[in-house]
Amino acid sequence: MSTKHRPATRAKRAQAKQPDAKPAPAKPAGNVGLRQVAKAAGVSTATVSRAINKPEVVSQELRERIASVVERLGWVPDGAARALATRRSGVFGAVFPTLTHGDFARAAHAIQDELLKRGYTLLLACSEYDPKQEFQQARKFVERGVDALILVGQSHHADLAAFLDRQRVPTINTFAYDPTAHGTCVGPDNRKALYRLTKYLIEFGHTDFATIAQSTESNDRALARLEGTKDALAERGYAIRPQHMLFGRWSIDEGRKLCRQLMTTSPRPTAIVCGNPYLTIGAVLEAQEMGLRVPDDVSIVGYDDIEIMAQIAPPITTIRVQSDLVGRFAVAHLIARLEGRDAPVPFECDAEIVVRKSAGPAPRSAARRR
Amino acid sequence: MSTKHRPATRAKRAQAKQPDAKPAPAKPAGNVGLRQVAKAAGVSTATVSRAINKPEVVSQELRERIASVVERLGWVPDGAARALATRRSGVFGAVFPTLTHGDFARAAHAIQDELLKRGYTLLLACSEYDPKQEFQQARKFVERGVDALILVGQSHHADLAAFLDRQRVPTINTFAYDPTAHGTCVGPDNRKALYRLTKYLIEFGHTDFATIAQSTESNDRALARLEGTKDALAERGYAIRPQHMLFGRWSIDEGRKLCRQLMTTSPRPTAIVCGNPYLTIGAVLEAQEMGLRVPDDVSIVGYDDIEIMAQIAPPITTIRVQSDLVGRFAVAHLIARLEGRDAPVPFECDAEIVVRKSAGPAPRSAARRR
DNA sequence: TTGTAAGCGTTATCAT
DNA sequence: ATGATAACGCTTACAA
Repeated sequence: MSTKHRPATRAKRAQAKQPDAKPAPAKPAGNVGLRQVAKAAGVSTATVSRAINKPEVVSQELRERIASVVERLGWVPDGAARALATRRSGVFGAVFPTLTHGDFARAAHAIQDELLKRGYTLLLACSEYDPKQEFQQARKFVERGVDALILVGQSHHADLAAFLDRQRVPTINTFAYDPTAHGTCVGPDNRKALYRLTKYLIEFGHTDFATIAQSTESNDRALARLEGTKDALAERGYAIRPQHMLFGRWSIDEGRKLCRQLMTTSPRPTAIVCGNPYLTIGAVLEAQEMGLRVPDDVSIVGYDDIEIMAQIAPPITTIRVQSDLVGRFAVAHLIARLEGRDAPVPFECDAEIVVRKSAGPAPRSAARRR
Repeated sequence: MSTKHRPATRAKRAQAKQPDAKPAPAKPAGNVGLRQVAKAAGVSTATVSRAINKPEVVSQELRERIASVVERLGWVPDGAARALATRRSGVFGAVFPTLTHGDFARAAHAIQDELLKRGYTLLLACSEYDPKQEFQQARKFVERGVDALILVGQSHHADLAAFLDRQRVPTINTFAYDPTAHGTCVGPDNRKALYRLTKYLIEFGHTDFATIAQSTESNDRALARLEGTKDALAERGYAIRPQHMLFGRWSIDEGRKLCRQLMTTSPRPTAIVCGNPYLTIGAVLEAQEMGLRVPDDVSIVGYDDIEIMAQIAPPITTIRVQSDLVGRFAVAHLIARLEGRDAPVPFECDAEIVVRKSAGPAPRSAARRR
């Protein structure tokens, strides 16, 4: 018994294969591993490991010998084993609502880029704006051993925060800045952004406002924006008529339909605030197709600045968020946290009004309210 | 000696902590693991493992008991350990040129979705159209232990194929179908697609062609497309004048500039074939700004169908590739391979000409050639 | 159906 | 600076 259980497990395996004979059984392959490299280089596994991870602590001679063996054998370190031993995977997870919206795609790209620079890798998933999916994917990422997690928005599945907390996974919320939760989120202050944009319109003398917002269901950013608009209006004693408060998803076509719907009510709004670039473009195109001049007859503004916004006629006044910066900040912050450094990162990202030609003074005839 | 090395390493650890005393030292935390669950449930670790992975092989009673303990303890299995033991990570890697182009974003989204359904997760990276970066990222993914890899295009870094082969990582090339390499790639036949589109224009009587292609450097898809156009023309004895063969990246603005450049040459082309939707839109907008009518004065066609293509005036004739299908096929194929099944998957994806209004008969005055 | 314990390929802790 | 070897947390023969 005691003999059976005796020493090195490896020795056993080695002796199982008779010296260079036998059909080499079992498993996938006698793949090269750290051990093979060590043997071939005539050093211990520990030294090989060091040569890889802390070259400066290994003598030049061995370092070179090992490097050449690694090269010759084509050894690729095994991430799973390494993760198991270090309790670090070098992988970040990001759960986005979708990838097909320009801002998220840009942010994902930026995050990936930033991670790469620092030797990390990105696991990516899409929640389809569904908190339950978001939770599941975050969970799955934690199982995969992500070192940190990037989410979108402030409001998540009820159990998510507790779960992440319990599992000690550093997390940051993006695309939404809430001063109340400083340090946990990075992005624009959506409410403030639309508050300011709306004021900009108010100063043009508009009083009849409409919104083609993004659906606010499970989308706290959209909600915050809508509230920014309402707040600015309320400050002046204005409000949006119920029939002028419409919601859409993410398509030009929907923007068109909702705009038409809006412009066939009476009284008509003189200013339309849209929730995303596609709704905005749709609204502009449809208004034009209805024979209305933008901005003479109706002002239309959007959210998010994609190239086409500047290129169509008239170029569209909108809000620009540097979503790639949002991503880069998120990464910088998380990595700093992982490394125990303090995160010297701006958390609130600018949401700048890009003034172009789609918004202007309210039409005379509409100034009846005052 | 023999005593020292004797039995279970775990026993040692267990006895190291005196029975429920001492300040519990070291490491991150006495986190819950399989072992804790097993102990709490009064079963062996093997049984817990089975209860998770092959529930049907565990008695109902234990299964339930274990489930409740897992729940209570909030145990999350450790992916690294599992990967190490099974030699499967449950992770796929995808290296795309970029995420900010609609087609790749759609494909990435679809891939992620498809993987999720089957319990896999996606590692994503962007190569910036640089084969060297692509190679590095693929390499990194292999180190991370991906079970399979999704690449874009057929031509990669010289060493990549050999590397992947050596490491036995199932791989598929996407967005390019080459009948020669059937089974290793999935996507549209770019050459054929543009061959057909060009013929469509030829039938309108055009003889003076121009291209605003995507840069073909490290982009075999763009190259194939350009060649499709050339082939169709050559068949009729036509050719593109050097000054009518322009290259751009991915922006409306660049499309505009190149279009203007094209339309100030003499003779002017009567048909412009563009390499991506943004170049196309730019070309159309600029032509219009120059006072040209599309398609009366000049026909303009594009590649890839994004919503705006159908929404501007005139709606643009283009080629539609269902990039989400490309992604789904890729996943289906790889998973089938992993499971040892044969992949019942169509490899060539349709590249359909979406006929709209931006292409029409060649203007009279231009029919001089015949 | 369940338990025992070897093994997955690294890293990290000690010695030396 | 280098080497032995325990440990990382799970799966999987093999045994019972």
